[in-house]
Amino acid sequence: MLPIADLIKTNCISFLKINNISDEDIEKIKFVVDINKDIDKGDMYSNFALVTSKVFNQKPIVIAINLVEYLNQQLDKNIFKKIEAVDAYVNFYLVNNFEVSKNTIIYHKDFTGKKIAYEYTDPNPMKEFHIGHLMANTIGEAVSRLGSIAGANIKRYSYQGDAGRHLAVTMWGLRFMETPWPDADSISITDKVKFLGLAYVTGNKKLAEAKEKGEESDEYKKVISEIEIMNKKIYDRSDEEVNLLYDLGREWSLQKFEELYEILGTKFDHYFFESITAPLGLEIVKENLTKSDTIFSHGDNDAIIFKGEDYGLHTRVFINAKGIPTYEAKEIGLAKMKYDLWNFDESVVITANEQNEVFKVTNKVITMLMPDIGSKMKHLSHGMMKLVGEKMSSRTGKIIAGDELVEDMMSASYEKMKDRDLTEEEKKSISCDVAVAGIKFSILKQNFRKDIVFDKEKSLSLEGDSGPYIQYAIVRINSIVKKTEGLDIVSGKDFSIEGENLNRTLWRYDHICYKAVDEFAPQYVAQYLIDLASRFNSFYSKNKIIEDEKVNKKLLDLCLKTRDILTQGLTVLGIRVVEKM
RNA sequence: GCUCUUGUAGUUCAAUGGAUAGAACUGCGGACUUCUAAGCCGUUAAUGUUGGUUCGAUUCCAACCGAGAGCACCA
Repeated sequence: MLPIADLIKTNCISFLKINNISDEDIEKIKFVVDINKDIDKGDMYSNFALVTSKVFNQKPIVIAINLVEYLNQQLDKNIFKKIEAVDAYVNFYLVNNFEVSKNTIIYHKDFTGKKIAYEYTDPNPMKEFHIGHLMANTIGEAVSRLGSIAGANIKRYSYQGDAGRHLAVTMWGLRFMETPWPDADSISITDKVKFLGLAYVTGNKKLAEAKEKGEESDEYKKVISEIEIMNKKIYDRSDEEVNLLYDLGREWSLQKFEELYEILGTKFDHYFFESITAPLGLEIVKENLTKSDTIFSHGDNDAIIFKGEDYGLHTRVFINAKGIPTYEAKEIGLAKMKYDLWNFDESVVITANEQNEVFKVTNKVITMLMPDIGSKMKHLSHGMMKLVGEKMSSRTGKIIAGDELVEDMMSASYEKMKDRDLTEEEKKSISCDVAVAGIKFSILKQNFRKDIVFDKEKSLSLEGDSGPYIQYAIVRINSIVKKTEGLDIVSGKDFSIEGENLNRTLWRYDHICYKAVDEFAPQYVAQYLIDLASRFNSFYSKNKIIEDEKVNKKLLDLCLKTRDILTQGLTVLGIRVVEKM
């Protein structure tokens, strides 16, 4: 709770006490002190009177009027300009001489001083980095930055699946490719990675075709067997030719990911790989198996399973019939490795919600095997990225590649800037940052727990509630500031209504950030920034900061404060600010 | 079939146990000899259905209808 809301709450509770309300009743009362959505009704409001109507046995409006009288005596007039009772609500108007701090830190008890590890993005080498990964990366970056402004000591990790059956499918799929293995120097990394993605899709297609003939058909059995053999070859590195192609393909993919992280503005502290977590996970599971009170058991085909049903969860395979550890066993290894690397106080893993059930199982198992690690694991899941109603699937190739989307957005942005007086280099760099802002903001402006329907055409328009809209407000301020250089500064007249509202909106930033931190909800910050930028644009259209070659100091200060908050806000969301556009 | 998530303007999203359910896009209509029009101003339009709890439900609960995800050797 932030100072002002806290101050109001404390005084409301004093009001209850002097009215002889019992401590038990006070305990039960849950009233709200929050920002007023409608700025015309004040800066903050409380529903105190509505909630306490019963214990006072009075009409809410009577309580509200009494409370206002009391608060007017108690609260500092230098902070509270006006307190009034309207329709049983109590509204607070603040003096609003708010000073912008350069780097807002919101101290939050769940974060301050804690070591928090964030794992997100998790693309798999030899498969395309698609907009689902973009979504996870965007959310993870914003959530980790929220942790950082809340006072936590944070690390960023990505876990990349360089072992497992998906790779076997890619490697097996190679034999059906019509184009040759693209290891010529003339071929770009992008095209090389695209080739691998296509091999994966081709492999899956062949697998699906075989499956259509029936799971008992000879063809399906043959295909499954071939893929399993390939999986084993990759796992134990027993085939030189496979090793060669695999190592090269893995390298290309990682290189491509690195390029994307640079564009997106993520810097990971460490990468974990399945090829390393797999043997460790296998070892931990096998060791537990030797114990008399082992939590694992033998399933069909001698697979090693965890019977989740005993705990209201799914039963899942940890080691498959061929003795290869699955995703589940690898998660155990990963948890141990993470903890050994950096003794975190909390480990947050961000994935799509299709993995919710698996994480319930693996977190349960980790807690049983390593209680002090398991109790610190938190799974944060986001909705799926859908393409206008359809599920995206990298298996079938029904995806939008991350880099292609960024490129398309860049062209759209570049097109808008083509007549500006900027160098070619500037245009390129700006259009890239604007493109990323557009993509990231469209993800962050909504509740990430729900699915996001992605409409590429609409996203390319770069208009309305968007990242570029906010960047544009900053650019306009930069432009004004530049024009003020060398001009006389005069103390101007009072704010117009637009200026007043803009000024009153600035103060809300800290409060919004606190809520965003508290609820892992970057969308609060995103929505706020739209509100702030929109108020700035209204202000801008009705007020002249520079008039007759003279700069109105009051208005210029307001612009500078607005720019600071917009910049801080975008930074928290992991979106870059541009100087010009 | 079982489990979980979800249903708000034509579309994509907000919000909330309580003040007139907010935006954006689209449509229609404006302003501008103006510091960047990726902008500003106005306008039409929505809580799936039926019950329940409550002083008050779009929000909580139940059922139904619709959508999505998961449910043993993929991740």
